[in-house]
Amino acid sequence: MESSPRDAPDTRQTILRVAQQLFREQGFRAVSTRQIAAACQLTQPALYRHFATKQDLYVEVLLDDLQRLHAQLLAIVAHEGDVIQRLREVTHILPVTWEDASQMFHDIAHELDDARRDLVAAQFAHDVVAPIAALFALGVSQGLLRSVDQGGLDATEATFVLFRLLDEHEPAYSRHSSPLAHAEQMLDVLLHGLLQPPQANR
Amino acid sequence: MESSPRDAPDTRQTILRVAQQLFREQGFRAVSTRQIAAACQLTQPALYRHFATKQDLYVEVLLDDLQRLHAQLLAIVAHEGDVIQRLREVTHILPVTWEDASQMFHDIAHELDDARRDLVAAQFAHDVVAPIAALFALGVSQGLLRSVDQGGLDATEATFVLFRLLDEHEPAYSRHSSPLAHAEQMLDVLLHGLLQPPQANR
DNA sequence: CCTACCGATCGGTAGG
DNA sequence: CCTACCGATCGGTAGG
Repeated sequence: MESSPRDAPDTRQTILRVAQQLFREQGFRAVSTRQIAAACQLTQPALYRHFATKQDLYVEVLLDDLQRLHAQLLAIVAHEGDVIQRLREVTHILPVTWEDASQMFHDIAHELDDARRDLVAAQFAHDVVAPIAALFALGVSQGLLRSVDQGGLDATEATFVLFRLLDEHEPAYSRHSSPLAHAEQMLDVLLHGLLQPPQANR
Repeated sequence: MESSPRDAPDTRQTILRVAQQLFREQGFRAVSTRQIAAACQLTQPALYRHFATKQDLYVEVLLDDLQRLHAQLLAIVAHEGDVIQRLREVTHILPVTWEDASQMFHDIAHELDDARRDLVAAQFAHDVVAPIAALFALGVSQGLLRSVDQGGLDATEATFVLFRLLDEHEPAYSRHSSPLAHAEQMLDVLLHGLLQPPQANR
């Protein structure tokens, strides 16, 4: 029962997972390095054996999220069939990883220095924006969605609009039945709009 | 040219305006009381002659914004005529006061204690949400907008969706031509949706 | 409205 | 991986 050379290889993984949960719940600034260490049953300086700075730990947490999301999104995009149905699957996936996306965006923009922010933004564009935008572009090419000329949105712009719609902002202001029902409703609004259709025969 | 009894009645107003601008640009936490004081050419403890705590100063800043917005919104709602046109005017007004609404919502939710957050939330509901929701409700009653039964949104829900759409989140991710053009585009999406209309005869 | 200062907390380091 | 500790910054107070 001796400690093998690879006995504590996952101290780093433990820190990563614990920090992931804490940052997700409370945001970058509100979580102190001492808090992370305590939750890992470590002293605070021990963290710095595995991560050079708090920002670096946060970046690794974000990149890990992005990588997972990327894999899920690629699987959805690869499905054969209805573009609308696949967009619906996307709206089911996103809020699971980002229960408070607005907080995460805030932190990336305000708590990371330029270099790290650029790195995360580039990875975000590649891992998350690109696959979803590809779905919107496919919808346009199939004639399902309006093109820019027809009053629609650019595929990338549409992706960002979807993010904004799915963002629950702060629960203090609005109440939703279930996250999944909310996601469905937001996608419906994005697709159909609020205007009454020109004629009412259905 | 002697200092009258009412010579420095606006020290408080100066602090309020300066803090308003700084909080708007950088958020609650990033602006220190020393920074506010310096911008007012005061020492930091002097602030506490006018505001009991930093949170109280922030609350007064927010309430001042809400009061102004309320007056502008009431004027728009009182206009005779097209509901859609009035909604468009609303989208032009909101981003002027809230250049980074997501930051403000974040601060209200995470930097204020329960009592102050509830106070601001209640005032927000009364000053901003209610007038805009009234416009959406009017649109539904005029048959312009879908009712909830017809797949539309509740008026209050629609108001929050409009907020989310107007929110530019972080400029690091998307780029817009002009704020006003962006607001127009977001309202168009909210009204018409992205789906191709059933028949293409125009 | 100032000077001087407090207690707390933070990210990060030294040295072992 | 620990103990001990640093320098900085913060909101807020004492006392005049």
